[in-house]
Amino acid sequence: MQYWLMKSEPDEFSIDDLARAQRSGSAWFGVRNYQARNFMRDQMQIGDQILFYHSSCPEPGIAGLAEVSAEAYPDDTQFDPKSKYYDVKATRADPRWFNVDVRFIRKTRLLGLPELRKHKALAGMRLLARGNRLSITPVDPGEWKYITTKLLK
DNA sequence: GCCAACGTTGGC
DNA sequence: GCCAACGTTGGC
Repeated sequence: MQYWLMKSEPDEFSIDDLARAQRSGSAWFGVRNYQARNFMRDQMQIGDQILFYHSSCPEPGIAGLAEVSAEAYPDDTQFDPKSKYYDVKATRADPRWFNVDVRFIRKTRLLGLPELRKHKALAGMRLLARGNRLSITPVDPGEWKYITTKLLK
């Protein structure tokens, strides 16, 4: 079992949207970065735990907890010419993009970036690294424990 | 294979 | 809106 941090713009898809979604989970579609795709396709397993992060918004930070509810399968939006995630080079026979399904666990208080940066135990988080833009990053078990038991109790 | 140009992310 | 950082593209 692994831990992850997944970013979403709340204007696009927030923790509240996830909470309202069907119990089986929501497709994490739209990832168009190879590293993030590979994490989903090659490493994520059902039951993996997720820090749900709100990005590109007035208060960026961790907003809730979620879990992987389906392993990776081809991202439907890559085949849809009307989607902004359409990819001309992707075919059903040879899909380029994949997504997992993610299921709501609970909302948390907003654990903002400035607060995260205050904790030495979290200094190694990929999220906090300079210039990090990856929308999906692995989280250390120790970091997960620190965040969920100490900060989000 | 190099690398400049361009596009995107995302905090501020 | 600005801009730093990074990824992708495409000419050579």
